[in-house]
Amino acid sequence: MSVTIKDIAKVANVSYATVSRALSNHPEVSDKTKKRIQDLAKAMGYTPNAIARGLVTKNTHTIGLIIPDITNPFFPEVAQGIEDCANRNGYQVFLCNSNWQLNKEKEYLKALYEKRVEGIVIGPVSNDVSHLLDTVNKNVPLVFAAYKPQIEECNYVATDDYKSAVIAMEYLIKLGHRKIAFIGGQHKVRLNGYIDILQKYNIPVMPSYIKYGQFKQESGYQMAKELLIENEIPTAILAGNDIIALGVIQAIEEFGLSVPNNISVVGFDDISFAALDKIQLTTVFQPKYKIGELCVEILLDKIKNPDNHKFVHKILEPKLIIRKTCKGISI
Amino acid sequence: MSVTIKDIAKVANVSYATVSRALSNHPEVSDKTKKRIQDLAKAMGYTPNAIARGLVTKNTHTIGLIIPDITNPFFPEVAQGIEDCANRNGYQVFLCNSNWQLNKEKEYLKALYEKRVEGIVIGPVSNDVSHLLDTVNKNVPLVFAAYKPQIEECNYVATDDYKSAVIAMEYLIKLGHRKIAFIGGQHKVRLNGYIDILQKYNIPVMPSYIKYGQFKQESGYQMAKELLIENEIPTAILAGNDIIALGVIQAIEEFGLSVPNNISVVGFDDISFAALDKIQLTTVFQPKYKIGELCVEILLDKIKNPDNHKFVHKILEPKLIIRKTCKGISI
DNA sequence: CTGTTAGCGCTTTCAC
DNA sequence: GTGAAAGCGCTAACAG
Repeated sequence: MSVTIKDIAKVANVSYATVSRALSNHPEVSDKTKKRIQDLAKAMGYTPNAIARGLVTKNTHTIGLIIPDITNPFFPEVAQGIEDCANRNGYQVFLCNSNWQLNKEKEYLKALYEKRVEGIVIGPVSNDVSHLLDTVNKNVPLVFAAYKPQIEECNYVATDDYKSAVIAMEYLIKLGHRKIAFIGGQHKVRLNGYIDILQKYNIPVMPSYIKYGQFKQESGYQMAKELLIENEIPTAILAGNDIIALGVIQAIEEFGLSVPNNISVVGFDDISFAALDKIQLTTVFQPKYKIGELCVEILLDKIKNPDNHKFVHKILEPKLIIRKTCKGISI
Repeated sequence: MSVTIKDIAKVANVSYATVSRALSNHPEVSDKTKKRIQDLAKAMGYTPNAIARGLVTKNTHTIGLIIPDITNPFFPEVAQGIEDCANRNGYQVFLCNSNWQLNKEKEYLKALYEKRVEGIVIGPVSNDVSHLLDTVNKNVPLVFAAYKPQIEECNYVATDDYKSAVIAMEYLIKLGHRKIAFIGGQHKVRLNGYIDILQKYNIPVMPSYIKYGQFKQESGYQMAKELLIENEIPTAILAGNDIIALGVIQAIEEFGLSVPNNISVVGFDDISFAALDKIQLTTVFQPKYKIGELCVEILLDKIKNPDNHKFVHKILEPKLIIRKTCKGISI
């Protein structure tokens, strides 16, 4: 089918080992033949077969990335950091989208193993990460991105989610809010911050003010709608992330109320759209691109030093970005 | 390193050919040994090596996808359609982000060839697609996504961009606009629609009302700013896509004008954020997910019938989505 | 400097 | 029903 090293060897009248060496620019081959072979290869339209090469060298120069939602701008930004850093180091990334489905996550993980990627970075779908951890047995390093698992026997790079929630809550409290609801997604770390701050200020934690769905705009919209119908209207809503917040705002306005006049809203992540003039979402920033870069750095280090089994934990600082979806209220 | 078929053979005391057959569920192997081998494989933590398999079978069950901007929600939606359709058919997709850089596009293309993907779908960076076309020689089918190249000797799935522009322009004209500016990105098909409609209605085409930059929010913002400073204020702006439109709106409001009261704006694509209450961007819809699906269908067909060299062209219908960034004006 | 050869892990005839 | 052996395209000793 496609032209191989042997085809070139035949035409050039040399052994195919020589061709191999010439093409990979080995020092121990005369410049003359080197040039001749390389020109010939180009002329014949030769494309090296990474499959065959990978089989013998055992390195594919590929890392796998599994993210749960490609349509949430948060993850593309992380992915961008991952890709850039990987590329800089001669690696390619295999980007997979688990779409918040556990079975897809598992399938992709398996496929990545089978393709012999040299490392994996993953934004997990759920807190059930057991299937991700026996990666250790497979000898391919794995690092969690923007997520801190309950178990410490793994690598992760995450923003301090608890602290993020605390910052956001302290801000709302400082603004005078007491009736604060929480609308979250799959992961629940931020909820702890919410609860703790409520308790710190002796505000009763009302289960009916806590809703859990998905990290989706539509989900935020639905939950906010339910929340508004079923309860006394809160003065503030802490949303699990920015796209949930966007859905929440949508629901609030459809309900005939306004943000921030009737209800303040704060999100998490600081996706690019949050900064839009029309949106001006107050949110807690996560260093998305940086998270991606760090994940790859850790991975590359682990690939280079396979015997170093020390786990790497990186916790990055969140930052409150005050825009226009929150308002102070008089008590 | 990792356990191979031979390791299993040794333990099971059979030839490794038998193991291979048992694992791939061949009919010509006794159910008893089949079960025994399969259990053993699982127990030993065997993961098939897709690299080795690919080398002999010549199929990697992988297709490559190169998109120019992962942070523009348009492309993730296309990617989603591609991924879903590929997955349904037992294919995995290798997603690459060229970041609007031609050299990155070339590099990725090369890497995909080397990895022996069975097909490629690409949203090209520029109108220079020559390097993409000799894919024919490489025997790996390629289809353009959401882009119609000048050359017809290729496969593509695209929305009728010219028509999209015409629809948008007719709408603006109908609203009474005559002073309409255009702010575009890398590709220029939509510009033709803009110009043609202007001429149809005997409106002079003013070069200073036409700006070209990138398909980026920031670019839309900058160009709109320049446009507003340098010219008589237009009553409407046709933006090259939705994220440009978002940047344009930003600039208009910073300039002290309002959308749609002073200036109407229409975009293209209908990204999810365009529908947000706060945004309500009038735009021309493209069937993003559908485009992705169709690309894969074409690809799979070409993979299955490698001798069919007929080129497939699919042009999908755009649709005007009227929201709130346009206003009728009295002439 | 170049050629010969083994072998990566697997599938697939061809025998038995 | 199972084994032996060839070979996918390439790299990497080992010779010469």
